[in-house]
Amino acid sequence: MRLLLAEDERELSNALCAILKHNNYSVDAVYDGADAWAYGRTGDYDGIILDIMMPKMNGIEVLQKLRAEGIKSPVLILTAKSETDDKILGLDSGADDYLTKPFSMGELLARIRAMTRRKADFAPNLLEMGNVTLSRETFDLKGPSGTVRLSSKEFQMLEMMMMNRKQLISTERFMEKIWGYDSEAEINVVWVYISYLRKKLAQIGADIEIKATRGVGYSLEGAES
Amino acid sequence: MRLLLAEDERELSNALCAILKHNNYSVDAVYDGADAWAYGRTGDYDGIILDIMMPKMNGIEVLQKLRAEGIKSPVLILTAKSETDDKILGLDSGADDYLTKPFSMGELLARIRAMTRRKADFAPNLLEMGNVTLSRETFDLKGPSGTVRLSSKEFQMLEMMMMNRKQLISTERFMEKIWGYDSEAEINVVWVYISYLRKKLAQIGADIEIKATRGVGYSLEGAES
DNA sequence: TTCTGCCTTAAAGTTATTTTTAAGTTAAGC
DNA sequence: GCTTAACTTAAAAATAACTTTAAGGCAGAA
Repeated sequence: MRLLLAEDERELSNALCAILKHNNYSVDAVYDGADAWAYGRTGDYDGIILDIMMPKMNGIEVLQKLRAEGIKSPVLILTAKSETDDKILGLDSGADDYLTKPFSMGELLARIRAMTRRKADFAPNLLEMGNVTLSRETFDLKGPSGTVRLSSKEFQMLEMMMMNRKQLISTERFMEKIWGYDSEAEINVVWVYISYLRKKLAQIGADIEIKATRGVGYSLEGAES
Repeated sequence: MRLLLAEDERELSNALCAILKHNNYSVDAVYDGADAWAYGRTGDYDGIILDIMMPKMNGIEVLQKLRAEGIKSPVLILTAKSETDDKILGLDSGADDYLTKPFSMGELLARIRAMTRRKADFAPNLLEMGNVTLSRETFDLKGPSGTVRLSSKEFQMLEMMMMNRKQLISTERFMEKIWGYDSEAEINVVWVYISYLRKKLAQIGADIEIKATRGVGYSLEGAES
């Protein structure tokens, strides 16, 4: 699940960022409105958290530009107590929810879950392919000869492949979607995880396999379905 | 995928150029605004990367002239930290994205991919001719008696021919488009790949073939369609 | 604290792709 | 018909891409 966090107070941003990552989100943090717009318009996010008061361009403006561009990512607006009128403006501009500072971390997480749920509802929470199933709730990967639990990163990689059956997904795209644009990680973490997943798929007796196409990417192949 | 890189710092330019080529782009490098304008106005590029501070003419000016001329190639602006106000100006002038120096190579590549994606969406992702199909998603070449997966270079060559049906494409044009202007490779790699493709086309039972016209080039011929 | 599991890097091994080499074959011009 | 340049193809050589194992770091759980 990819989130964009646009908040100019560094300290708050860092704290939020850390906690969100702990909760299995991939977070890109930006610190002004112009960056929020530039990142948000890629349409790559499952949720966008926008502070209203920001340098360069304020949150409402960013939101309006995003909606004008046709970006449908759900948006949660953060407002200070004194700017409560902006809430209304924000909701009118196409925000999905708002939160007044100061807020509790628990509340923010709950709102984010609620906001992204609608989208998630469309997706089944049990992915199937061939003779294996992958649960979005428990991260359990089940096959004819057993069940293993995937780690967060393993899950995200396999989920991406199961949702894009037989399509090639490049190493770079995995990095973008799971690790985030500006990750420091070396490209070969992806290779390592592919290796882990293959081992686990073999372990549970899966009839599908991860195929590499050199210089292009990976895809799930095998059983028809 | 053809890119124009306009950046006056030689060292940075060379580094970027090398990495971009590494990622399967054909890159033309120019080192001042006047050249950027001269090359860019041909409209031949799938993406243009413009530094703002350049001799002769600055990036914003180049961008404005290109847009005024009706050139629609997506443009990514590079700015130094101190010129952040130019971001806004750039976006207003019709840039599709911007990036602040210093930036990570991964981020640049991601932005370029996002920027050129929209254009790619217009292209069908299944090319057909005669009794064969070529998938842009999986690089699979399918015919009546089987399916084979093409390598990156094989794919690019066949894609070019399928998009320019029955037109002759010269060896030099293949080299330019796929290997890039200043490739070190000998001209006969093209011949070798033509040979590979013929073998694969035969293998899947294709009713189309690659025909050579001496001194001129190659073209796909066979079934009407 | 110690233990455990996850994430990441490093490094050595393996394999496919890319490029070059080289030994034919074919067509065009004389 | 002879010559030459253009192409074809097979196979060797070079390179880059991927695979896997191992090991260190770090955070949360016990």
